Amino acid sequence: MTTDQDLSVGSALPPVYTPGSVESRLYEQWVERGYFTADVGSDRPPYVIVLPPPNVTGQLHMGHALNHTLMDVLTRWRRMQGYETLWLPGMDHAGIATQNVVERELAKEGLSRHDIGREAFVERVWQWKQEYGGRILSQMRRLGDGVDWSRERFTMDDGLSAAVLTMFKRLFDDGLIYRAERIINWCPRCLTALSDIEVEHSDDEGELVSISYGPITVATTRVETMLGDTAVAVHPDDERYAHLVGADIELPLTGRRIPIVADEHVDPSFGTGAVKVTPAHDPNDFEIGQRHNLPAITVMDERGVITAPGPFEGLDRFEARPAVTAALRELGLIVAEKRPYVHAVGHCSRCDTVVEPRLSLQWFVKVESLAKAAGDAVRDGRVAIHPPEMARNYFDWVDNMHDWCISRQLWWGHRIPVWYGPDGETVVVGPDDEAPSGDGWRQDDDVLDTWFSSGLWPFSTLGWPTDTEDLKRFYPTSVLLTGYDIIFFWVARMMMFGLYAMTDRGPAGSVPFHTIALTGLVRDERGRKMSKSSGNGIDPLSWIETYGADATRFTVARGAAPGGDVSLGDEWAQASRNFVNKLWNAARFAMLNGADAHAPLPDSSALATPDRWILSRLAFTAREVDAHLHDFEFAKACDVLFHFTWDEFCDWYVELAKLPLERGGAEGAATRTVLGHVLDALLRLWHPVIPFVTDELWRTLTGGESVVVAPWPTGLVSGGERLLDVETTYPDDEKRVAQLQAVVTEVRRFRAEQGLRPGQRVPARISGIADSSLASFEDQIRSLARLQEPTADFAETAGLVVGDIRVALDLSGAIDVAKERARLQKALDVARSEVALAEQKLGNPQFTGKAPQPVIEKMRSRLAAAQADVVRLRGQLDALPPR
RNA sequence: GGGCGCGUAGCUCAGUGGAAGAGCACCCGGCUUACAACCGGGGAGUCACAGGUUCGAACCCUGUCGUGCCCACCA
Repeated sequence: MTTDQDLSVGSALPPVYTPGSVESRLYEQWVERGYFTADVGSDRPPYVIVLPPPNVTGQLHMGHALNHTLMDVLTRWRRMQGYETLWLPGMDHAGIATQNVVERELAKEGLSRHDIGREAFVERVWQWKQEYGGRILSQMRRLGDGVDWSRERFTMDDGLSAAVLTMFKRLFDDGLIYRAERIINWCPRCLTALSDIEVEHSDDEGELVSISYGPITVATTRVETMLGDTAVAVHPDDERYAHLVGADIELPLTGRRIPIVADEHVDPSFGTGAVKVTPAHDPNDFEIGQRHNLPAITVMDERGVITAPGPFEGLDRFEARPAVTAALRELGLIVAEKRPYVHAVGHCSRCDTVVEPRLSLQWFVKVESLAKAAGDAVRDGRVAIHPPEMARNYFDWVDNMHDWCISRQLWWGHRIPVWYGPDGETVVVGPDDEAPSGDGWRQDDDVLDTWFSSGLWPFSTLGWPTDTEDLKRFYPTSVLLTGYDIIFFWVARMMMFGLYAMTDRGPAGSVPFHTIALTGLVRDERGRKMSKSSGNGIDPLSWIETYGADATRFTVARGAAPGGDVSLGDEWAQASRNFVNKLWNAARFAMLNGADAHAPLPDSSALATPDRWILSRLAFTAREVDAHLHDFEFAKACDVLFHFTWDEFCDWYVELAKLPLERGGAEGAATRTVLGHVLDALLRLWHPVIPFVTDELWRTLTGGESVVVAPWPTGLVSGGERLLDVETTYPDDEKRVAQLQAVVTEVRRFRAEQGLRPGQRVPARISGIADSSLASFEDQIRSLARLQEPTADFAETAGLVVGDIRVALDLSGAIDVAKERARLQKALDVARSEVALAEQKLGNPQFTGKAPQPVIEKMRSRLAAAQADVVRLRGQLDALPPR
């Protein structure tokens, strides 16, 4: 009954898989059927991942493709295992980035944001978001992201804005938010404060200039700041200058007199050992100024233009630098010629402008207690970091964190909820409070750092501060998966905020996630960091177009070791595409031959050796895949599946199946059933990585609803049939098949070397198959090695021996004796040196005395095998016709 | 300046104490009715270098060289 019906199932599949015709149809179906919508009322254990919200301005790049694929693998895997799975998507409003985009648009119309005013500008940004924002969301659909679209959030939507206000007020009331005049990192182009991590340091070439301040000489790379000097500092123990401490000297070009002070901060061994002190323009100097009660004189405005009265007023900082130097030189005060000096210079991470330290009034989060809690949660194991080595980076940062400057002089973002009254009152307005009104009241102009709202993401997206059902059920989240480059920006902030906001959940329940899984960066085929600026970026969308979403996903997942960087090139994607097609065709073969996934699997005693072998290998593979996914070893999970699929299932099992399928009967029926069951399980195992092709095939094979909601073959947590017997393996059958493989390979090798056409059937006599359970073993060898039954006039011209099995071949004509002799001789040499090595080892009392027993056993059998090889090869050589 | 990591086949990387591996690329032969996006066969490496520990080292230790990344308020 293999039957037209069965044939029609397989013949519905074309010989080449075309992703384009499958992907969008399936994705829409998955969403419509609600597979990705989490049920807050189910009694399954929860498995939750919040998507690191991409910027609203963003487009899907390879880094997203990598992380999204891995998150999708995890959530699909867990869903199949029986977890109530929630993967929550959303976007970040991305303060500076988005504001810049809209400002550029305005600029095309010849306008600046100041021309249209704050309200109109913010309105513009919302419009922009409406029209162009979130392109990445449709791109995520293309990739196959199984996110819960019904729970999509945006950091600026009403709920999340209320969360921001609540958090701000709570921190403020607890004294953890304060406003102060401090030196902060200032971008003179973006015209806003930046937090420490928004500053990127690079080694830039500058000039170190030594200036004589009368009795004492100082050195600086930022000459123009001397206009704001209010002291010179030396080390208290520096004898060279002890007599000068307390003295007043004249500051050149200004006519001001400034003191010489002693301060521990100064390194006497650097330069002249004397430091000019500019409290308004340098963080160290600011602190020295605090300690010595020095005035802070601001000499530059927010654009980096000199404001100090005098000849330099109005000059840009970089024009002022040579100008001031020239003026000093004219006075003969440049004592040492300026010399090139490479030093670290801070740049704005957004626009690369050189950051200017600037004294200004800003809002800060007092991080000490928050950071300590964030560190402790990892230290005491409530939150695990994968890979563990990365934890060190995390500790280094949270343990040495400075207070976090959270105010930004932007318009796009959460406006700081603080109102100032006419008499200097300060009122913080929570989400449910009335804002003060009346004359003289006005709200703070600044907005909050984007990372303030993203720090709330794991709970604000679930409804916090309202204690919603979602929040109760899905917090803490299970895994946070993101690139290691974002630990400080985001991960540490979520830790601090989560632990603080959710304290009432107790120590274990307050963490934002149980596990942090860090991924690497995406690199090109030569290991260089993939980026727009180096022009080596690969657009994942173009891969999806060319090779399909599955191939794209497999390519990135296959490269993903925990925390390891991923190298990608087109050849990788091509290979993946080829693999997907291979799987497609293996399934097509099975279906064309009536593979049956429904019939009960026959009792193992009724199965043939190849059947038991493939079931054994499948069970092993499934266990490995499970274990690797547990460890976030995506590359290894892909690898074992890949090898099982191609090397074992396709190259051997499918080939071995052809014979019984052809013969039909009970033998054929059993094979069809095993084929169906193995393929079924294989498609399920592959589904998390390559969801589209597996669903298409699985539905055709089983007639089931969708593999998305099919049970995982192993490790189920609740419900569903256990598909795979992972406990039972068949070691004897594994040995037998290994033997068969060795024989077949040896015959093929011989044939290739002798230049026989692959199609040519060679008469062969096979002997030495001892095992009676392998009734068809001989036929299988003949089938796979393209041999035929011995003819009546069979005359052996070559004999191959593998283990106990001997294959005599009649090439009905001379074989290339010289070639064969050379080959045998070479093999004999190898075997002899093998024997020598093993004998030497075993003859060494040190070895036999100290090496563990299994190693010695292994060496013994190695020796025995090599000795047997020598005997056999000598026999074969002797049997060759004389020259 | 501090910290972390890496150097294994032409390329990208597994392997972390007991016979050097995979994918891609390469060479030879094939349209063997699932798949030429395929099949069969093959070559390929002083495991960066130098010492040390060990019966035994790609693996552990020390040093050197090369290379990548992160952190950093020495003017």
